[in-house]
Amino acid sequence: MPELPEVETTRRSLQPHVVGARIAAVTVRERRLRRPLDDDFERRLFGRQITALERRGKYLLFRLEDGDTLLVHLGMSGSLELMKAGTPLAVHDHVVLIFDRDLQMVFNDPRRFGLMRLGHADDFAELRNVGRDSLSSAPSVDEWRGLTRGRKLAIKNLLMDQRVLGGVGNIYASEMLFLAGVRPGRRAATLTRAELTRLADAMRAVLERAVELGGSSISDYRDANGNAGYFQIHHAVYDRDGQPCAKCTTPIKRVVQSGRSSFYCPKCQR
DNA sequence: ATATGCACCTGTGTGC
DNA sequence: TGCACACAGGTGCATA
Repeated sequence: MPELPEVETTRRSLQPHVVGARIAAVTVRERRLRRPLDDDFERRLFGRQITALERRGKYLLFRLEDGDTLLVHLGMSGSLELMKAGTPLAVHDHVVLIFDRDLQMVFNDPRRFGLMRLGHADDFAELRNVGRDSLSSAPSVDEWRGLTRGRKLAIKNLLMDQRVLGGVGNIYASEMLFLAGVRPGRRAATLTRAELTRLADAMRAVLERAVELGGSSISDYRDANGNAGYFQIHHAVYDRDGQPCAKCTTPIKRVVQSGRSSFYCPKCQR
């Protein structure tokens, strides 16, 4: 479910409550996530204080006082929610951290594609596959030339390749390509300098606006305090196939690309 | 090296 | 109502 704007919204809503908090209890109800939770997960977290909360692409990093890190990925359907300690748990609430301040943080994930993992500092195999952050260090036009040179894959697939760019997923890839006027199926190497310029601008505009609006709440995404995001109201193409393009009224098309839905305006995007 | 297809899960919506 | 099927914000591995 969550892409960069949703993960960043979760981070911002958690940060003031969890940084400085000490973990007073850990409850695990389901260890089978994307990979099984380590046997010593609870023991290693117990009693530790959170010193910072960072984000890289779609990953959250809870820094602990002694140099360890709790790495969290929300997968397709994961969420982190804060609530009063002792609040009864719901279905798919898999992991609960109770803090020293009448507060608990619950990891809920129906599909269990999410990840929770303890390790030292940034020493995670998962992070080695995450490239530059698409919000805080988006590529310049010249860098885009290098990233696309010789690449035969579709530009949308390149945008979603986390090794190239951390944070862009299926919704925001379609949205930024609409804003840039580029079809999702265009081979990356064929984009002109003008198109790459528009794409670089569109990436910043879409991601910044989405974060301002708290991400996209399509079915049930909420931030850590239970608040919905509002960027879905501004989706120009995502999940709007058949509806008129806001710019030219041509019906939006849906195509399947590498097994994922892509949405675009056949007239505005070339 | 590069690109694609599928598996991993549960829930929801649609059509018969 | 029941059932089958398609599809959903992601990633990793196997295969050409």
